Amino acid sequence: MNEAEKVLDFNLWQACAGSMARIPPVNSKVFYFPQGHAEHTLIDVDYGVLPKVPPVILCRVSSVKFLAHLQSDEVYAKMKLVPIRDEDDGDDDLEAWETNDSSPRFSSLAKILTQSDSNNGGGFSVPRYCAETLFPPLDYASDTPLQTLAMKDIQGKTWNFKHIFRGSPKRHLFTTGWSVFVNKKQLIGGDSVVFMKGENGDLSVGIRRYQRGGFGGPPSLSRWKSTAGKEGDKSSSGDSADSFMEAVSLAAKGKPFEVVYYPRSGTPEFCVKASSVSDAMRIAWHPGMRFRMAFETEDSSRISWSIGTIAAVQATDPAHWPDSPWQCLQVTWDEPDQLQNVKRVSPWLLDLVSNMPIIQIPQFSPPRKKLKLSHHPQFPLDDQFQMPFVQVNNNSFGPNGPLTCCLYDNIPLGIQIPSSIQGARHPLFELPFSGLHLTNDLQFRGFQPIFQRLDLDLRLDNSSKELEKMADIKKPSFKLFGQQIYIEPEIQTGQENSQGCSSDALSDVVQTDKSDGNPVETEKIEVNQRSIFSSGNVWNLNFPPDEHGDDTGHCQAFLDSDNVGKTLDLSATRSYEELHQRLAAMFGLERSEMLSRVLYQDAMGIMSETGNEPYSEFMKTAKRLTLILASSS
Amino acid sequence: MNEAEKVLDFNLWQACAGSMARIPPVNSKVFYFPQGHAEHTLIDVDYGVLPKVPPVILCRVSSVKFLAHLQSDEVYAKMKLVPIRDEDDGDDDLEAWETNDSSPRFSSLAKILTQSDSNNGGGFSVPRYCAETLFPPLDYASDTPLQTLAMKDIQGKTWNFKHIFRGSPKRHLFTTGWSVFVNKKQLIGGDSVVFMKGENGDLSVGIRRYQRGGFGGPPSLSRWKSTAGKEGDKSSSGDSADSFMEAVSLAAKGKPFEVVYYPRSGTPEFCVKASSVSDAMRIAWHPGMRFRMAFETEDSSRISWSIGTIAAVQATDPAHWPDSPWQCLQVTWDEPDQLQNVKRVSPWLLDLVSNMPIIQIPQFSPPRKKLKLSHHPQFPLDDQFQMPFVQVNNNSFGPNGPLTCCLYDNIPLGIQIPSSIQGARHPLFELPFSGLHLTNDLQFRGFQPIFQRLDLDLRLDNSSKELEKMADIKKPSFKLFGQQIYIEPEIQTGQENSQGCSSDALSDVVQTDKSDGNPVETEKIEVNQRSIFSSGNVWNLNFPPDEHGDDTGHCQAFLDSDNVGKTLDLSATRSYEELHQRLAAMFGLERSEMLSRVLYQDAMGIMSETGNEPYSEFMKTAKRLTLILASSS
DNA sequence: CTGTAGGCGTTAAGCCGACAA
DNA sequence: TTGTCGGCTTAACGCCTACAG
Repeated sequence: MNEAEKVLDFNLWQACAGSMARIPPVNSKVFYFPQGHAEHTLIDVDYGVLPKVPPVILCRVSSVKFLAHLQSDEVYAKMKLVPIRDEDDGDDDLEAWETNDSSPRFSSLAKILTQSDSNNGGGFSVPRYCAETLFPPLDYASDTPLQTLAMKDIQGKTWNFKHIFRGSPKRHLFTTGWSVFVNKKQLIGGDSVVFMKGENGDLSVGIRRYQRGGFGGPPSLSRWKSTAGKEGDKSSSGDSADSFMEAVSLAAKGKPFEVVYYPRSGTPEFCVKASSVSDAMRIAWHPGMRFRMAFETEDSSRISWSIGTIAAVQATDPAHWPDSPWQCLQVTWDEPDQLQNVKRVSPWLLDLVSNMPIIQIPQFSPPRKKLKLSHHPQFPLDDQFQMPFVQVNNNSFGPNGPLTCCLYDNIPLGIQIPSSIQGARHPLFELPFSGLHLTNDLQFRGFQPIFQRLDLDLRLDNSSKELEKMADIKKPSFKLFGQQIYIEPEIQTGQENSQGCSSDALSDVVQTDKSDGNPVETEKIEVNQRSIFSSGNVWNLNFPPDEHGDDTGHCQAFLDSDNVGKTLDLSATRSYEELHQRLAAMFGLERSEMLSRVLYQDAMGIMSETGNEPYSEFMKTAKRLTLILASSS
Repeated sequence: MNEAEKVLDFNLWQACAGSMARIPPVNSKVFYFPQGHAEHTLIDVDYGVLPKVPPVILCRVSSVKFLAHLQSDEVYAKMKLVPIRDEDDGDDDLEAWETNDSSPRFSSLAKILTQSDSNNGGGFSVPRYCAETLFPPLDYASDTPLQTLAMKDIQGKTWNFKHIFRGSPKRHLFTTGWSVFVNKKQLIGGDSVVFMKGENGDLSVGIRRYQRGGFGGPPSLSRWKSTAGKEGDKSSSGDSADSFMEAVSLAAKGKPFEVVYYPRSGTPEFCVKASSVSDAMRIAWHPGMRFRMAFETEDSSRISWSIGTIAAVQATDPAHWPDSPWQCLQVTWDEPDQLQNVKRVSPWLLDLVSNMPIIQIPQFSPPRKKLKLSHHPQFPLDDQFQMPFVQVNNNSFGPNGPLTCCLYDNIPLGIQIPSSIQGARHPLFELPFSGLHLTNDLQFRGFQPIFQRLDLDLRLDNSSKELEKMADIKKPSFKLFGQQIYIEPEIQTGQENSQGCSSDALSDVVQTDKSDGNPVETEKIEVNQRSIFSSGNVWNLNFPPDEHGDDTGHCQAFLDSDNVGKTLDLSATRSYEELHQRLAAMFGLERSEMLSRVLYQDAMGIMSETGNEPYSEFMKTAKRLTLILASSS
């Protein structure tokens, strides 16, 4: 795999990789996570020989190759990364990300192979839509419409399939040629084929191997390494271990290194767009937060979103990677069927759901006296944390209300959560996946202490086991601490939600703190916190007046019927024109659609229409944008 | 291939590797040749990044694993080598070599697959001998004798073959089970199967892939790496390149390193028993020398010997590996059909043939004034070399005489070859492949200047191209420099030849120096040397009286009807008993056979019988031993 | 003794519509 | 609309003998 690295047709590569795959463009900045790299390679890291290396390393991508495994056709990307210092930035080539994101998807269709497709008979049932949209038209006048389709696989090899339309009822079938393809590619039921029509009409065929472990499982490559031989699995992991060690060793020295990523491995990307990580780490992640996360549907045909709740924030492997944000969020999912075995995620994969209350973490302040934490003396914090205020929408137990409830969480903590929720230095909610300009005040060294603080807040949380048990309990209700809790998984998304955000009746607030019922175990100064957060439109109420903050201009942008916002730095834009341009890129819209209407709210929640005042004024005032699409206006 | 390195049944491994494969035993000393390693890996070495490394590195073998390629079953050995200094010797474990050499070969038989065996019909014609000696006896009373044979391949997988004896004429056949084996192993006509019966009677089956390039060609592994993919060749060579670079880099630093050797690759071993190399490098290799070399017959069934003549002595790749003895000998073969494309060999692969004259190279003497050699100023030699004396057996042109002629060679040289042929410090003929005690005075640093001197003598020889052309010319005669030369390829070997070695009529000596006929081109002080060496028994005549040398006790031992000698250090042996033991080991004989008769000659050629004088006296006197076998005495 | 050709029976590959989810 | 089933056709596989080198 060294020299013969012929860069492949990117479109087919992307079609095989799936729409979730986001390979960073050349010259972009990414954070490299050695821990994620190790997980991806499925090796047991020998920490005895692993050089000391930080858990995240800011890098610039110096080259990307889109490749496919010679034996299995499995797609992967090989990236060269150059560690850089914060100062050594130079603007991230955001355009590249944007175009990468919104690159014209060539028409491609995938089908999961059935037993009949892959086992015997040598035939393949072509989905009608596939035959009619991708393949050249058949002569339906004929008794048995017939054609031979030639398509190239990702290695460039051509395969011929006899395509016939017959039977009663009539259907599209591949006959001759199909079984040789299945045999040569060693396809089994559950694997997918991807047909793609290129710009010039040429057809391609790609394959996606069935992922046994599901999301989070091992790459199906293991199916491959062991062909004909017996115990080849380890051989590949040996090589991977070597390349991993090499990468980390070089990264530790600040030298350029190379990584390989199989987008269909099921393990999350370990080279993540730097701004996504930065943005995500500006958020004070906290148990109880509600979020949504994108994932690929089982048939890989589209992206779906799953709603979940943060159960705990804790470094995955504190022994080896203390303070690593990598998959630091333990989560539970509203729908336990999906993502069942995804217990932990990384913050930058999540979108916070807007209709929920705010939990504010107080501003970092210099230590006054040392906190007695025997095993974590490196965190000299003794702020007096108090219980956060807690809100519950009073109709959260109703069957179809617009609210979602979730619960929390006793935090055995030598700390009280403060009631002062004002004066947070950073915006409280910064949403990832935005194509934002990097704010240089929040690079790695910047957010590290923030994260450490969060870590301190939450790593002592012992309730996560309870929460995991909880996740196994079926809807619609379960008991926790003897109290029956109902979960309503549906979230109402709709125009009334976003459009009426300033005028809807405010959610009622119900104090459900249970500390009055259960005596607090004061010996450990333990705070038994259990909260039910409502999803009412409390956003406006608690919007922090941060005109005096150093990040004036940061703003949440919401798209019409969506309740997920993206963060926007208005000070990085100098005119309404530029703003429209950026918003169009962020939401993948035509710029002309921007012209329709952009509403905004100020810190008090008062809504205005854009364009009525100078941009400079608007920039300071606007705290929340809502894009009303032309079609819905 | 990293962890799952299950060490395999050595006997089957050896059976697959063939009898030529000589893997050094653990703890033995070898010379490692990076150049040979590179050739073996079939890569183009990037000399830009290759660290500076000597062409030969003395190492101790710290581990050996006998392995088989998981996909192809191709056998290979993985060796860990530790570079050592000359001083750091400690005796080579010669016993290990001996036992390795003379390890009891388990009964194994190979057959090259015919088209019928491998293509259609799914049957296999079992050679009768194979069926009768290896397989359990059939019930020949039955109408159709039948049995099912289970045998394990080198990976340990069991294969069943229905063995039937039928047809008219009756023959042994494999029917059921054979075609699945052929298909799974992807055998084609020309490949071989090896059947082996172990000590306990268990059967094994191994395979040897057909070697397209023949001797010196690429390993058939390439057939394997490219399955399912398209251009996998390079991928494997990429890996090889990496492992080669890693090995050389470590070796250059004197650190332990690892090499992989495929004995059936067709490329010569690049980890060679140290004493073989040392012994070979004590010989003043010179054009015109006659030798024999062992090679495997085309069907790999046995070892054959091919006779050849040294055409030139010249480093293979002076630019990158100056002074490397690796394949420094350009050779021509008496029988052009065999080993056609073997143009170069390494000295340690050759056995000098005894019945030929001696060309002596003068002793190295300190430089008196610098030689003007613009491109090789590092060789400060200006000895006045004179033309060597040249002998020709006068009946060398006859059709059936016991002599072989060969020719030489104009040496464009600013040097004359000296006539003084006495006083060479080292024995003139030391033959490799002997199981001798290592003489520590001739380690790498020792023989390096010797080789440089040879290199100087001969690297300026421009006639090699002529000689290569010559090799293409068919027998029985050809022209060179306008003179018709006849070649008689047959060498008579037989009892009369060896037994009568001391009493045969001495060969006539004919001076064929042509310098009198052709004016020497004095501007370049070019010596136009053409010599025809006879193969008469001149050995005795020219035997060097080296009692005054520092290597008293070195002796040539000849086996009865063989005209190839092995070198023996009599001083390493303390009694006739020990001598017999060593001789038995050297020639692979029973010790009882030694008792029959061992004759010896002293420096004057006078022959005596052993045992008539004290061993200490014999040790000093004997210069040539002849073993008369019991059967022929 | 053994390689190849060709006969012939058996197996399984591969194409088909019927049927039903 | 499309997955699976069973029937049917046909090509490949595989066992065999005859013959010849």
